[in-house]
Amino acid sequence: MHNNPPLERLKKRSEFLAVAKTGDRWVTPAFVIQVCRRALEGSARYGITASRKIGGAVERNRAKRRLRALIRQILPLHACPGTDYVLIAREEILRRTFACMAQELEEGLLRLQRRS
RNA sequence: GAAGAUGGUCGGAGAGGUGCUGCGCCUCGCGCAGAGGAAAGUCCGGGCUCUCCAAAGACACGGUGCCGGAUAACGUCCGGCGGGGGUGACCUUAGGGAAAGUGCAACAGAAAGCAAACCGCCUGGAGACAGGUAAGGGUGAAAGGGUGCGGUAAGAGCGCACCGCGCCUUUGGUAACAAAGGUGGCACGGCAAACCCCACCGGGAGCAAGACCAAAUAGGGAUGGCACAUGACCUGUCUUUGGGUCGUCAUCCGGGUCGGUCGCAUGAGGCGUCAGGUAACUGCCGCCCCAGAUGAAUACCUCUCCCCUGGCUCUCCAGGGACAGAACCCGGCUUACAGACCAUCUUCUUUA
RNA sequence: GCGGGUGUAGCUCAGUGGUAGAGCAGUAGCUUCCCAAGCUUCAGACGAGGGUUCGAUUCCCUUCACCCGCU
Repeated sequence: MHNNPPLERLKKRSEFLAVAKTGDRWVTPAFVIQVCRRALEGSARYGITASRKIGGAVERNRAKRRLRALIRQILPLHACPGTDYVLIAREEILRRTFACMAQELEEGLLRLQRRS
């Protein structure tokens, strides 16, 4: 297991675009993971996207909250230092069970790590 | 018991674990608080801030429009009046002005606004036609009062009764208006969510308003030192000659970007008793402090109960929990909404 | 958060209160050996709800969707 790097957040649109353009991705029914190695050292960063495709303000906020809960549980165990993670919500995120999504996130992170 | 009408309340409840945001401290770990009735749409009205402008008024433009009241204000609310609907409880209503002016009314119809006369009716006449008339027919959304009796050549408010309408007076009412009496003898048709007239209201923008702090880089200004050699530009009429600017270094100043702080939650605040008022609402007193994020917190998981749907419907199992998420703050309006509850009232039926 | 605008046929647009129109596209027919072009014919629409009016695409209110601007 890694030593846990400190977690920061992505905030600017340009940072999201950089991850989407240069990064690797993994798709599950509930969300999409995008990963981009920024540097060898330093803190890991994460960002969350929930577009209007999900629904209104209530549904989008709920999707973001569920993604944040997942990240708090899973990401510190598998994050690499100097790496940016972006999670994009899909419509299934409002119906899928939490345990199921946690397993999918873990599997996706491991596969992306192995790929790079 | 059934069918309704109106007003109001709620908008799943509880426990445990792990987290997020703010506040408070015995200051690094605890405690407390943490979405709504619409937080929504942004359709109105305010507070607050900047800006324009002597004040005020006029014009333009926009809005409102029965009467009285409530309110900080409103296009909101309350009470009443008039019109329309319903057996009723009750609902609904942009409801000022058409003898200030302009305009519109397709098609049909003789005629759509100065009234006139197509088929008719009556009189005269052999007839053509002339005169009288508007009862009847037909068109239209709308045709110059309606019904009845009298009257007449036929008819006609021509006369009368009732109704409608206009005007006048009286009474009631703060008023809108209503009632009664008299009078006129039917004129003054409709549309102002057509232009318009009248009365009243409104300067504009909006917390991403606005204020403050302020890094790196670039550039600006001031002062002083150095260089004042060549050159360029500006200026004084040409030349001579003179003045200023363009360089570099140091210090200081102001503007300002990223970023940060304030604005920012004690307020036309909420709850309760009492009093005034039909009510909207207001007043006295007491108690309470009740979200404050900024790529934007208010969550995730588990269990019990409640409700709904489906399944061998006793147990039990599975799925689900309306509309919807604060962003400066209030008062309204409008729109969305599973379901539950309370109060008052109406009509019908049954029983006593 | 705030301000502004637009919804008419499958597409692009006209239409200031009484008939909903034009071009392209579509259907059917004629023409041609066949296709294209041409000619003739037909069908198809006022974003939704309410109000004013005799009558609404048009006037008024509410609502929905889309677009643009400030930041």
